[in-house]
Amino acid sequence: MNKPVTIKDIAKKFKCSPSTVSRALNNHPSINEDTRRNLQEYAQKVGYQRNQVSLSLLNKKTATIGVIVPTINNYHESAIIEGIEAVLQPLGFTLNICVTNEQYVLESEYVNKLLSNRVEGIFLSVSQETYDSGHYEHLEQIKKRSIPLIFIDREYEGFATGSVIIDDYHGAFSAVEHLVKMGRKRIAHLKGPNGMAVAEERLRGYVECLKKYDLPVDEHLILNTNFKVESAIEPVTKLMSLPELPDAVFGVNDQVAIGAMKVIRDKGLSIPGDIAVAGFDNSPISAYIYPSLTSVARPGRQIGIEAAKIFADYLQQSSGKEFSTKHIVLPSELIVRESTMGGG
Amino acid sequence: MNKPVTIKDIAKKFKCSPSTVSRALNNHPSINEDTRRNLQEYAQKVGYQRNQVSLSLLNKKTATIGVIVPTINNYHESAIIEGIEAVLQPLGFTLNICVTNEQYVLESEYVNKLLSNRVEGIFLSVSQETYDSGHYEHLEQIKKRSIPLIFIDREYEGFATGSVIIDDYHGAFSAVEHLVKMGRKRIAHLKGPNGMAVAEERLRGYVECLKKYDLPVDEHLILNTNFKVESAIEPVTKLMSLPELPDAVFGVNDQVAIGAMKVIRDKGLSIPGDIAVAGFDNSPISAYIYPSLTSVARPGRQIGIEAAKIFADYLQQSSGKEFSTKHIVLPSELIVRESTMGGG
DNA sequence: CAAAAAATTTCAAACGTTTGCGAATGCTAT
DNA sequence: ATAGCATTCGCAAACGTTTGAAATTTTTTG
Repeated sequence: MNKPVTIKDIAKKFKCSPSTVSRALNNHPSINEDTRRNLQEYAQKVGYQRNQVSLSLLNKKTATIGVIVPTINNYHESAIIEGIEAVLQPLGFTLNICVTNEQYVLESEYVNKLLSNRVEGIFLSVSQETYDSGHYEHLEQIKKRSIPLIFIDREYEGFATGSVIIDDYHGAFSAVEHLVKMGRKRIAHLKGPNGMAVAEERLRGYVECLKKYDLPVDEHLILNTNFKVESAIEPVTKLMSLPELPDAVFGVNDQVAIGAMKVIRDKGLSIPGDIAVAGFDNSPISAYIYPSLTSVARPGRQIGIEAAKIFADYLQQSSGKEFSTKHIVLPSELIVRESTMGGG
Repeated sequence: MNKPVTIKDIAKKFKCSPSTVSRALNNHPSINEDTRRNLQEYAQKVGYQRNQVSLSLLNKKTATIGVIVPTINNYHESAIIEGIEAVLQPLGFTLNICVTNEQYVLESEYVNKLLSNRVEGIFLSVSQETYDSGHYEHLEQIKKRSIPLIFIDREYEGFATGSVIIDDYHGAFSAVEHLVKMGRKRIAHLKGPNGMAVAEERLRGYVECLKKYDLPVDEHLILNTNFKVESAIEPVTKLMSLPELPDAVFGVNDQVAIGAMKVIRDKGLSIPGDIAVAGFDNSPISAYIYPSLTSVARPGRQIGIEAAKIFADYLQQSSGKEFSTKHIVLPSELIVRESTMGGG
């Protein structure tokens, strides 16, 4: 690694002080026009790049924000990150992205590392294990330092800070209601992991909708998955061997819905003829697979944008105020496609 | 933002010097057992967190590496990032992820920012616009500073540095060869953007395979896409209106293959009965859609791992050596599924 | 008890940059 | 000639931490 050229190096070369060089490069008015031009030209020539690290130390500002997510391996998460980038990149911020893989220890370690790196804000989508463990000391650390913390997608409700989530409850409700209105009476649900807010909310939407239409809530029709396509295979296979088959399946996301579709087809049943299927996420391919998948649209990019805006607004006022505890709930919209069309 | 407690603060409290505090917290042997314990307990109590920024300045090491990718919005890219994380996170490195959205200006800006932030290495997947423009000054900057640069997935061939890519040529070749052996004679190709190495290599594999089997290379059967599922719709629609239909379609990735499948189905044609379809990426859902999609597996995570290993090895030796120019080409493997099975 | 040895602590410099304040220089007006 | 002013530049401190060497204190030894 070649030593980067510093302001001191330039100063030595020109037999002037570092202050002069610094001022010249920053177009400070009290610098002679000639010396300014000379210094700037030389700096350009030798490829001088200001050392942001030293500046960060001096100004106590790093222009860096941390983003902690359970995974980036699917459309929704990466859309969120893109949204954050879209807002914060023009403001000069750099994103420090950490993937917890749903592990509490990693989440905790990352929080420490980010605080140690003096990030100016943290966007966090709480990991599965953290929900399970109920440990939130790492979040207290963030609060203690009063660094802006914004929950994205998955929040910890006992914590007063900003958050941007979507309306999982109504999204799920509308999907199930649609199935009911299409004449479905035995609607199964492939739910997400226990304790996770998004999963629980969707389950609640499912249950409440069934109740509203006086349909029984059958425990045998509610099965666990972990959001991944593979995790749907075994539970749906079990579902398909019940004495009385369901006539619809509502998946906690598109992945498990697609997994369900495969099992159903392999059983020789038709979609939506025998069994209707609906998902959640409206991932790009959902419109293109066969049959195209009815799904609840989840504006990932918008989540990222709104979250970043909360942060940007906070910076703007910068009057030493407390950080916002604004909760934004974005609407989710049902997109009806072939997989649920036509009578049951 | 609360001022973080510093070593000086602690020193003042204990009426000792900062050096003592520093040594105590780092378990330096020449510190009295009692004072060490006291200081550590106090530091713990007040939530002291060492300021990495100042350390970075002092040691000229940031333990940060930059990752510049055109997009993170699909399975392959995010798999690469996960691979890099998997290797570098345990080594204490932080990832600085930048999304160029295929734009040259952003790529260039990001390089500058990363250099300014004194990252210790840069992983780069060259953007589309950069290929088009042929501008590589920003890469020269990296070289000048002799910061390890590793191309992932998309390389700039005129540049002597490490790279990890997959064998796009043979991957495409094997997919087309498979189609030929299944009796297909008019095989269309949905290619990627011009000038992009991965796209060109796959096109080359397609062309060379046709030549090997004495099949004509028909310009009308080679159509442009931009990797996205939507971008396949119009070209394939055009394809379906040719006087003589193709009997197979090979997509530059799974997305466009899935787009093609939709158009073909909408035309009332069967897959693979009338037209076989193959893709590239082996994305997770390819096994679960209907019909399941034949695809060339592309080990994204492995790319990330190998790239990170090149970097880690370089650190290891650290003998001021030149950075590796090792080129790793990972094999790609054809996964045959329903969409190409059975005679044409 | 004095001197030597060991243990513990402090000093000072360094990393690269910015910035308020004072100093030096040149110029103008009296 | 000289006071006054404007222009241009340098000094020194600061950000938080580490570390070799020096200084101090404590312990050991003869």
